[in-house]
Amino acid sequence: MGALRIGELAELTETNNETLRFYESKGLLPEPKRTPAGYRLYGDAAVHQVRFIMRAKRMGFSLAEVAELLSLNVDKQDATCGEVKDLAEQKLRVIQDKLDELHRMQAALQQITDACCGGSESATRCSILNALEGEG
Amino acid sequence: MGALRIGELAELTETNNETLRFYESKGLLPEPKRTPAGYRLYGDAAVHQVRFIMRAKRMGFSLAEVAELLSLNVDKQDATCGEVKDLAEQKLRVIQDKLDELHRMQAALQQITDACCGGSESATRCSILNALEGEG
DNA sequence: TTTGACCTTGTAGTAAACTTTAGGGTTTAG
DNA sequence: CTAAACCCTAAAGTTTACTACAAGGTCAAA
Repeated sequence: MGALRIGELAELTETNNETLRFYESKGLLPEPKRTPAGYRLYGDAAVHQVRFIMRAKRMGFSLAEVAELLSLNVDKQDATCGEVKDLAEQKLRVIQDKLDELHRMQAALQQITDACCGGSESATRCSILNALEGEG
Repeated sequence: MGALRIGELAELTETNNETLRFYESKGLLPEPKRTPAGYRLYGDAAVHQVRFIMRAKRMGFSLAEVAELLSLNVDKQDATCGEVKDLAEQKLRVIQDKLDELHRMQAALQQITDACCGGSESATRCSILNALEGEG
C-alpha cells in the first residue's frame, strides 16, 4: 500500500503522466508529496480520485463540473451539510435528465432494431428520426 | 408549417445561426433550399433533426457519433437493413454503458444526500469519495 | 560509470466544437 | 429612401482537454 510514483498511478488508472499533471494543474488532483528529488508520491486516495474523475468524464461531465463534484469532498471541513446536500441534489437532477434522455434514445434505437429485418433488404423503413418523432 | 429562415430555426431549436451553419458544414444538416437571394430555407424536418442533434450531444455523443446515428436515417436508401441494424445495435451497447455508469453515479450521490443531514452542521461526514469508494 | 527508464518544468501544438470578426447583400417598417 | 434587422461567406479566434516536445535531473542495473 502507499506511495506510488506518477507512472504507477497512471498505469493503475489507465491514464498517463501528462494527464495526471494536467489535472493537478487544474486543481482536480491535490498537490502530492514529493521525494527529495522532486518526484511526486501518491497515496491510495489518489487512485480513487483519478478513477472518479474518469468515470464522471465518461458520463459527460466537464472537468469544471468534476471539480464541483469533488469539492463536495474537498471542502467538507468548511461547507455546511446543507450546502453539500444542495450541490449533490443539483447533480442528481442533471444525472436524472441524462438518464431520461438516454432511455428515450435507447427505446428509439430498440424500435429500429426490432422493426429492422436485419437482412439484405433496403433500410427505407428504418429511421432513427422517425423513431424519435413526436417527442419534443 | 413550412419554410423557416435560419434565425427562426435557431430560435425554435435554441441554437443560433452560426452553429446551424457550422453543423451544415460538418454534414450534420443537409444543405437546405435557398431563396433567390441566397437565404437558407428549412422545412419542419430540420427542426426535428436539430433537436435530435442537441439531444444526442447532451448525452455525451460527439458530433462524429451524432453523424453516425443520423446516417441510420440519411443512408436508408442505400444501406441494407442488416447494416442499419448492426449500427443501431452497436450504439445501443454504447448507450447501455453510459446508462450503467450514470446509474452507479446516481447511487453514489443518492447515498450522500441520504446520509447528509442537510442542516447547518459541518459536512465533515459527507464525502462523495467515501460514497464512491470500493467501486472499481 | 554509463546506459536506460524513469522523473522534472515549461512551453507549444492539436482536435473538437463552436464563436467572432470583417465586409458585405436583402428585406421591411416608417 | 433609409435605417434596422435580417441574411451571406470566409477566415480568424476561443475554449476545453489534452498531448507532445525540449532540455534537463534521478536512479538502478550491468
